[in-house]
Amino acid sequence: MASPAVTGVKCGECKFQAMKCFRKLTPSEIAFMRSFKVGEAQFKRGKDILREGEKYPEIYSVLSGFAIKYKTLEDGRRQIVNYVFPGDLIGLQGSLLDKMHHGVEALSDVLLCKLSKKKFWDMNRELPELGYDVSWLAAQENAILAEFLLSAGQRSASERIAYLIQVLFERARIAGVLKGKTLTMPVTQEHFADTIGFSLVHTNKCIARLKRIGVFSWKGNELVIQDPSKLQDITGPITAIHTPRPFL
Amino acid sequence: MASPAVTGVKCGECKFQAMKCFRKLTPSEIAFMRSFKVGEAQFKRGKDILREGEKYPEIYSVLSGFAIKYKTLEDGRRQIVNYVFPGDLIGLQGSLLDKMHHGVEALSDVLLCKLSKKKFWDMNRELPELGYDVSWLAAQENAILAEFLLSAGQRSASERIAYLIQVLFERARIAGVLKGKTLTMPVTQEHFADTIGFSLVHTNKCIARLKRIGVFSWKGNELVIQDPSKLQDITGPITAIHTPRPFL
DNA sequence: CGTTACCTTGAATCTCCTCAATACACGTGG
DNA sequence: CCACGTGTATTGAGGAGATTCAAGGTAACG
Repeated sequence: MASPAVTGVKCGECKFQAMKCFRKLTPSEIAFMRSFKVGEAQFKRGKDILREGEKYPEIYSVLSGFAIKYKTLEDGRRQIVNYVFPGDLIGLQGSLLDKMHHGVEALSDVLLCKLSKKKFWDMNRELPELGYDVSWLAAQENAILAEFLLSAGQRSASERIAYLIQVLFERARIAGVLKGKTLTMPVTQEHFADTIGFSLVHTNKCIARLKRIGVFSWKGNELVIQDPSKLQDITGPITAIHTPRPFL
Repeated sequence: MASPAVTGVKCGECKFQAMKCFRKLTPSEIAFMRSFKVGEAQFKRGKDILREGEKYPEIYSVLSGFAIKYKTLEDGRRQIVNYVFPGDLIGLQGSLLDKMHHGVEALSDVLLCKLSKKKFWDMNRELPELGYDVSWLAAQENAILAEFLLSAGQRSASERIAYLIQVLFERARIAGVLKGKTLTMPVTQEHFADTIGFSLVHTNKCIARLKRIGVFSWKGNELVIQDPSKLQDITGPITAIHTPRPFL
């Protein structure tokens, strides 16, 4: 499933460092990041990158591709708890707590940067700023999870769909994977259903209605927001996504 | 609303340090904590301790009392995103991100320990272990939020109630506020409704059914689990709550 | 050209919501 | 002491919204 280094790019040269959505690192931080990286890995679409309940010897940074974080009940019901975009860190929870409490599944083919868990422990001591960044990332994820929970608990099906569309576009924009007004992302309506907490059939009917009234279009893997103001009328603004963010 | 110091207890002598659910602090960490504390504050039941969208000059640790973290939509719909027990830290998000993304409301009268936000910034540098603890706390909250989200997205009303009961008891047990099998906590059925994401009326009917079949009892502020195994049959085990936890 | 994955639609059923009315405990002021 | 308001719990009825089951359609792929 995993394979050896693929890009071999060193951390100071990593394309993410050039992107304005990340905070700039100091030379010593870049040096640390370079020793932090222990290799690369890739996963095919549909494969589990991390499994619920397991421990891993590394933390991973997503170089390219999309993934979902999910939790399941014994009987198979699945809840998607977040989406993973290029530049995101995964597996942090497994380093801080006892194990992973959610799984991570590749939505597309995914290329990962492997980061040493051992080095991770030294980080707070050697570079407190990076240690702070870890807390920042966790707090950011917190804000999104709470907003997802607000959505799941209080909004109707159409509102949840409108909200999800907004989040995906905003995250994609920040990650630099939004081409003009088009988001190309291999999500299915089943993913939507598992995110908003409704059945596939009902999700389909609500999506159809939103498409019909011209809020957004969705053909194949291509999503386009047709009427941003109509979308905001349904959902209200989203506020949980922040930038600039730490590099990691 | 807030008032001057009430207990005046110094941090090395704080009762929480003696509790087994917290990790032990080193002498230098206790010294830091002592300089970290800048006073106390108390809030009456029903008052907002922290307001959604605002910034605060301090972080707070709960010495006694209960509270809820919540988010609201423009039209007033409210989602409780977590419960706050004695020993918990609140306002961390406001220090790490731009502002508070949820409100915190006192469920009972609450006594707080005020911690300097300025000192907080130095923490990673001076005592990396405490910096790590902050990340741990954020990761722990993440795990709970994700489990709440799983519940809200996938479980039926009765399952969500059973889950919530389990979480409240487990949190109370760890916080040391569970007296025998009885949890004394000023929650209403409306709080339950706002947590699980169903209407008050429907929540009431499902609670009534669970009480009738002998799963738990609820009179006034006193909750008792009558049949733990029946409860687990409905929900499955919960896994997101960890101990020992960092002191903070 | 058949298989697979995903999207779409209709019908019957059930869960959950809203509205509305009642009941009870509590504290407050007359 | 009682009358009253307030906050919380309870119950019934009718309707909206969501679920399940089932069938069919389309596009991509070997």
